Amino acid sequence: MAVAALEEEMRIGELAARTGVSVRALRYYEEQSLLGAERGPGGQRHYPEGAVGRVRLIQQLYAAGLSSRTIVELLPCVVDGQATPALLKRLAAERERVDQRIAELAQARDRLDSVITAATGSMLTGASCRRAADT
Amino acid sequence: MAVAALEEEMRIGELAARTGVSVRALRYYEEQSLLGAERGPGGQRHYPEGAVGRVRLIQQLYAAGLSSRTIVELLPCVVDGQATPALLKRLAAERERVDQRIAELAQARDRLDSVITAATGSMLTGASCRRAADT
DNA sequence: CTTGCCTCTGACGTCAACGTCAGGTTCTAG
DNA sequence: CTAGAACCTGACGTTGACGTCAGAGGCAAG
Repeated sequence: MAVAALEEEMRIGELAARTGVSVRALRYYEEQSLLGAERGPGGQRHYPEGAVGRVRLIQQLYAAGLSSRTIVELLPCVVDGQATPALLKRLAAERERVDQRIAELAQARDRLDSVITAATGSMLTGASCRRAADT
Repeated sequence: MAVAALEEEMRIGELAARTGVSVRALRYYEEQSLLGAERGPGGQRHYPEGAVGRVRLIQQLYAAGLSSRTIVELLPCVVDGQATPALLKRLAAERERVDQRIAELAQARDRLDSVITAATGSMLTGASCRRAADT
């Protein structure tokens, strides 16, 4: 087994282990041009240390609900700071989308809360309470 | 054309129009047992006024990231207030999930913000700024 | 009665982000 | 040198919430 902690490069399995995403996902990222990789003489992928952060970033953007197509458009901007006004608009738009989504979720959560409260109450009283809140 | 505003019932097209979801989606909801419908003599679906709120509720739960299978399990509880302890646990768990998702999104949004800030700065200075923040 | 819109039931298509399997190659420990 | 782990490239499968199309029937207006 090779020493990994001090190495500069790693193969796909280690990157997967260190990021928590599957090997398949990493290859998919490459296919989508989200993540580059150098190839050894045997055709195997080699990643630098920085790939770990890159993958985490990708994951975060996915978590933000961005599609891979969107991410691939915005990544150069994010990584290199090379932002055109158009890209900045896009970024701001995505940010807005995320904010709206958060608001949506918060509303849904509140709805769940009221449902839980109502249901808990009905259980305690043994009553069959009808609708509690609308919209 | 029939007067609709004062009618008690409506057909699928009107329900779709009033809720903003597609006719196909409404039929899908019925298929998933999320939304009942009475049938006229010609086999057409007729919905009461309350269906509007019901559909909105379903939409909110979808927006909360719940699957239709989950929703169909929880809907009796939500609508009728008939909650078993098991259902309450399920509701609470879903609420937790939503909260976690919100936190995730907030983090992603902050990340986007920092990216935007950095990119804007680099544009203003004309510099090629490298990575600004990690994780 | 007919025209035209609305509705019906299947049933296949879609899209994203991978999972999974097959068949072959490369690397590494012993 | 050799076994076995890790890796490679296709390529098909999966899942959820619908979209879309085809062919047939229902409903109100003129």
